[in-house]
Amino acid sequence: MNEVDVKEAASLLKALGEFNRLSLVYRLCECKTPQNAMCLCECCSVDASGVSRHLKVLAQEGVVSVEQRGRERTYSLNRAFVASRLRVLADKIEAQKEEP
Amino acid sequence: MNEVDVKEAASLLKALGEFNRLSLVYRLCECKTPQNAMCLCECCSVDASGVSRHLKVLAQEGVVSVEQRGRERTYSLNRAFVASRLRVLADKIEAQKEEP
DNA sequence: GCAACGTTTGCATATTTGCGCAAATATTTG
DNA sequence: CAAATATTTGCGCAAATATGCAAACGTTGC
Repeated sequence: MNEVDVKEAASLLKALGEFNRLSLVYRLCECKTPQNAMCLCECCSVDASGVSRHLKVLAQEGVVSVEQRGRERTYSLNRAFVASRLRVLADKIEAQKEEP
Repeated sequence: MNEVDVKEAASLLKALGEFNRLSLVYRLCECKTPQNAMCLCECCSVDASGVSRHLKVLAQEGVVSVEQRGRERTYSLNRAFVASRLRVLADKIEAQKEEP
């Protein structure tokens, strides 16, 4: 198993594996339209700056996409990307290597 | 979305989202038979005590199972469990809530 | 230009986390 | 029982992380 792959997988999981960040993800999950940070603020017990930082982490990992809209930024969940990454992981973990 | 569910999901992801722990998981993934900690030591750059601690975290999250065998403990990956949890997550994230 | 709004960033802080080492524990084997 | 082997745990430390507050920044609208 490639070390770089493990590092990448780990950093995605780490990004998702923090309570407030995962709350943000789930919150975005329920939204049809992109949301701005103020609105997302409500779902987790962190102030605006904290949300900003969390969203930055999620964006760096490709979990969310950002779009500038006037003076606000709207965030949307990259559903397909995240789901696919998790499924690839699931497949890998489920697979048993054959060694006779 | 239930707060407890989010907490549980986050703690599983956090357990997996650390490089050396994920390395251990991948290592176990390649093994047909349960492995002891000394053997698993080789796959990550941590000493025995570190591996012990990492395996404890993984066991607490149900990622691995432990079995006492004489003076050693053998660890095996709960493939189905982990894969299923990841897929449930993937499904949730992919699903879009309908709100007309 | 200026005030309002949404967001980001610098700073300080508290907490968590990963780590190695050495000692303790448990179990087998001579 | 003593030595060897495998694992866990206490301790201390360094690095990472999450957080709030206040200030800075960028954009809109008067």
